[in-house]
Amino acid sequence: MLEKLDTNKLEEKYTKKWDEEKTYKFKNDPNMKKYTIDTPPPFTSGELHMGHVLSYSFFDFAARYKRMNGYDVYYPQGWDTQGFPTEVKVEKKHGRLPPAEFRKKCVEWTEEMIKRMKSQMIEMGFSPDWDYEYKTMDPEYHKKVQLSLIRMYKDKYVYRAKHPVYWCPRCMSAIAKAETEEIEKSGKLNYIIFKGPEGEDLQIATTRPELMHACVAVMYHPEDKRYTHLKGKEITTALGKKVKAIPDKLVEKEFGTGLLMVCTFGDKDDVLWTHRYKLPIIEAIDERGKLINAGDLDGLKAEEAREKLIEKFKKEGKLVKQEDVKQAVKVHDRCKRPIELKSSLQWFADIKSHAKEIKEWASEIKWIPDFGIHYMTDWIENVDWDWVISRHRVFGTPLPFYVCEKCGYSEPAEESELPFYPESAKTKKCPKCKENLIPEQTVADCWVDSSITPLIIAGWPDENYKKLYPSDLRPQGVEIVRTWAFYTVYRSTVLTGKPPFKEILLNGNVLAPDGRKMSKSLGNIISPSELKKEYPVDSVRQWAALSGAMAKDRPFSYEDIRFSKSFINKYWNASRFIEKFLENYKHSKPEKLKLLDRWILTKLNGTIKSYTDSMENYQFHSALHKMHEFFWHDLCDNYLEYVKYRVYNDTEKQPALYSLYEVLYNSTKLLAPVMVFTTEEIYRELFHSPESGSIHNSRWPKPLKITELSEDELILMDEFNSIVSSARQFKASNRLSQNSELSSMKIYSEKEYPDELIDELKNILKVKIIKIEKGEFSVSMEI
RNA sequence: GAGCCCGUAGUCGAUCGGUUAAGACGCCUGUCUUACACACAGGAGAUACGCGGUUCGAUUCCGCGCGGGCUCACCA
Repeated sequence: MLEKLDTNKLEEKYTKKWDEEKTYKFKNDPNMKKYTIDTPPPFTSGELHMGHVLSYSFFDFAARYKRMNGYDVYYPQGWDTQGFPTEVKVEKKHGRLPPAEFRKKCVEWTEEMIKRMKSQMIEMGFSPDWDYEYKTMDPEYHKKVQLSLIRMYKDKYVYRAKHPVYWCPRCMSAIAKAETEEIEKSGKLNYIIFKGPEGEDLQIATTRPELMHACVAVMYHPEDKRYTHLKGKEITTALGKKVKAIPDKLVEKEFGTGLLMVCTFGDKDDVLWTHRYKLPIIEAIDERGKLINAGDLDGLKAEEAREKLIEKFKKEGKLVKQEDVKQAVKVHDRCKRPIELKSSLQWFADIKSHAKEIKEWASEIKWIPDFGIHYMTDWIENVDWDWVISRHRVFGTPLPFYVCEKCGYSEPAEESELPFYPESAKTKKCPKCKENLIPEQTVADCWVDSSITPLIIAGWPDENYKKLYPSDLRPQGVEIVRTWAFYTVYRSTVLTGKPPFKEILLNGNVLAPDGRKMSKSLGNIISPSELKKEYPVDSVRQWAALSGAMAKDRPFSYEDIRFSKSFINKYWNASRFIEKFLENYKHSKPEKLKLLDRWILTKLNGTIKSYTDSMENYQFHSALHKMHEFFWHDLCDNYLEYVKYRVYNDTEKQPALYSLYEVLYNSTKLLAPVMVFTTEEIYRELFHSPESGSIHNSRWPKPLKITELSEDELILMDEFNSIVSSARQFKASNRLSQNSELSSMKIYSEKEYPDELIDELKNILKVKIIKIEKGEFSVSMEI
């Protein structure tokens, strides 16, 4: 017997049971068709947020749906563990430690975070097979990442070179373009006097005067009449240095004075011009962001130097004016500090010369929604440089190479040396200059780790990996298309010759209810654990399904989650009601179904069809909508009321019970992927048979083999329903209870009413006499 | 500046050319009618951002404008 609904109890009970019964086990059965999900390994922050819940719910729905459709679902869960934020946390707690010890502390800390997140995932009813859990910090994982890099090195995808890179002075590491963010900052545009060839004043405009010591040219637009006479002439900077004036179309005439200074590493254009015009390279800033080659300004931070210099120019009368400007400053996405461009010896992965192929590989994948691919192609088209894969950090996968510091020679570690750790690496001689080779000290960008997840989960490099590769589904957030999706498509295809997944499902961010980003500073964060205190997990999961707008940010909606909770209640109570009558019921198809029975079963069939269709296309939102409509309104508001007189009074009870059974049984199954706990309880309590086990391993419903209502009959039923509605309305407006009797009813209709339906109306509405006449549809009645 | 999404009742959102434009939340009026008051029965509330065009017919397709969002590039 179903008891009063206690969702907490159900959640506890079944979480345990599913674990014991290994309900979500990947069978690895060669005879079964496979469905592989390349799940996102979350960064191990220790806290599951609403974005996780949304995204993870989506593929949990898919996994459960596929399982019920007879697939052997391979749904592993991994953890993206290494990286800067962990180092910061551990450093805060333990201070600076020698690398090996520090790494150990990072691992300990991460294990703790994983424990927390894992239990939150289990609470949410997610159904991975935990036997296939992976962590990017495991030596086994390191080994595979390193192997992938060695292979890419041998195939000339990975190389070491000196090249300008984005550099974070705070983190003292190179970072990739994808890790940069822009924030708007207000700054000053300074107009400073340089001297022309005749000693005349020339004003340049700059926001970064502190880089002037590295000024190597002055630029203007080739059609700017004010300056064309300067072509090739020597200009003297405010610091007294002589540089050439060069025209270039990239210069904006309208900005500032139309004249600017080039400082090698000021910004991307500076780097471009330096290369284009083969200008001398002057390092202006060191890895800590402090000035070098700047005489008495050496060692100062950029901001300090800027102030000093402006002061100096003011005194000398070389500062004409300062204008307030809004500028976009590139910052490191993890630490939010402004970044610099720096020429540096780093490891790169060649993406620039493969942009076209990567685009083709991406187009072989089905993007859901289809416009999602734009995020990727737009990004590829704007790639300027190759991907910097080396990071000057500790908690990461060591790059498996040896380098000669003297001549620049490099070679990969042997495959037998893997996993490779620099502190335990071999001693080797440089074959070129006989110096000692030193093991590479940098680690890989975290995206190097995570960009081979489809290979890792499939068991690569073991040849058997082909059985599980490519993955069927890659679910992920739209904000990491340019990183995770991009790098995965690139690396995995390079390594295997095949794009890494067949379909990619994109989800957006969860915003605060007010439409703004959730953030600590705004205090508008909604956490899953808080939500869970007030709402059943099944309603949180329904919220996720209802937020289904793919690849779009959506505010969190309390309305949706409250509605979901009400629906669970409705579903539960309807089940209890039906259970009462099924007590001594033997399930078998009656010879004759009544019209109303066929009506609800026809509706059921329609729901099964459209629900299945929506699930096939990951349209959880519309699937659930149709279900709500059917279950709440067709079933509860109408059909249940229609059959009450039959089940209470034992008149033509069997067909009604048969219909109720089928409707509830099949609805329960349809709802199972989303409402995992409540459906399990109802399934086991009402429909369980020993061999069937969990609903989550039961078969997905198919439309029943019944004589469905014809189009005409369905239209007739619509009219029937509106007659009922009129009667209810009539009773309500006459302050009568709904089960009060009516003496007579007159219906005008263009349709033929079978006697059966007239009798139904009499019984359902308690009307003594009903008259039907031909005419435009209308209903009238008397008390 | 470029590309992409989008603009439907107070709010959120269906309707992928065709009768009176779903549904939810909120609001109003009744009802504790033996599953459910987290409910039921009803009600009010939308000239579908604007203007053109295609069409027998447009909320739905196209163009322009206005207004939002996202991504990228943003200028020293």
